[in-house]
Amino acid sequence: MIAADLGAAVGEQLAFTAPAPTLTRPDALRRLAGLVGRDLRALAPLYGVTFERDGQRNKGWAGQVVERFLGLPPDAFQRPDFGDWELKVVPIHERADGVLVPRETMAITMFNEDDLERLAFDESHLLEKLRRQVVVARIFLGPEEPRSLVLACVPFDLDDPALLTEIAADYEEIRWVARTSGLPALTGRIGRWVQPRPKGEGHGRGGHGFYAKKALIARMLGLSGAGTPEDDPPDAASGLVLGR
DNA sequence: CTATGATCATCC
DNA sequence: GGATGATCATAG
Repeated sequence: MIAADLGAAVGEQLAFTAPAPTLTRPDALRRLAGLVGRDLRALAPLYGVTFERDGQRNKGWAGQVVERFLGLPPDAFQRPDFGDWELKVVPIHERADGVLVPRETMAITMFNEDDLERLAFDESHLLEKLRRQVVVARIFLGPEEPRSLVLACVPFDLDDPALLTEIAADYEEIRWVARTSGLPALTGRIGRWVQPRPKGEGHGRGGHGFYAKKALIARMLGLSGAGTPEDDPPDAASGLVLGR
C-alpha cells in the first residue's frame, strides 16, 4: 500500500514533470526516412546505447537507438513518447517461405488494477499509445544481431472503426476478467488484437502489460500474410522491402 | 519500487 | 514454431 502510494505519487510527479512534446510526427517521419537502410547495431555505440553488459543483453537497445536518433533521452513516462504520438521499434524476420513477419509481440504499456477499474477504454493508456504512432521495422537476423537494418518507418492511426471496436472489446474483456477473477486471471490467452500479460521483475507480484499481438503489428505495418484475420489487399504504401 | 525500451526462455 | 510468462538494461 505504501509502496503503491509512493508509486502513484511518483507517477503523478513524472507525468507533471514530463517534457512538452517537441517533435511533430510529420517531422519525425521525415527524419526517420533517413534511417531506412541504416544499421541500428552500428549506430548503438555512437549513441552510447548499451547492447550487452556482462553477457546480458539490453533488450531495448534498438528502440533506444531510434529514440536517440530523434533526440529523445531515455525516460519512463507513462505517456506517448512525443506527446501526441508514440514511437515503437519492432523486429521483423523472414519466414522460411520468404514472407516478412513480426518476430515478437509488442509491449504497449503497463497497467494495474486501479487503471482497469477507473479508466474506460477512451481514457486508457492503451488507447493513448495506440491511436497515433510511428512503427519502425528492423530486420532481425538472429540472437547475435550482427547488424540490423531499418526496413521501414510507417505512421499508423487507429482510425478504422471496426478495428477500434475490436480492440475496445479486448480491453473490456480484460477489465471484466480482472474484476470478476482478479489480476492473476489475466493471461496472454485473452484478447484478439491486444493481450494482457504478466510483466515486470520481482519474484513475487509483478505487474501486467498490454501487448500488441503479431497480427496487429502486421496490420500496422501493412504486412500481408502475417495472420491478419481480414483479407490483405496489396499495399504499396508501406513498401517493406528486404534489402540484403 | 515502477515505469520505459523491449526480447529471452520455456512450454505446449 | 508459436504463444505465454519471465527477464534484462536503464532512469527517476
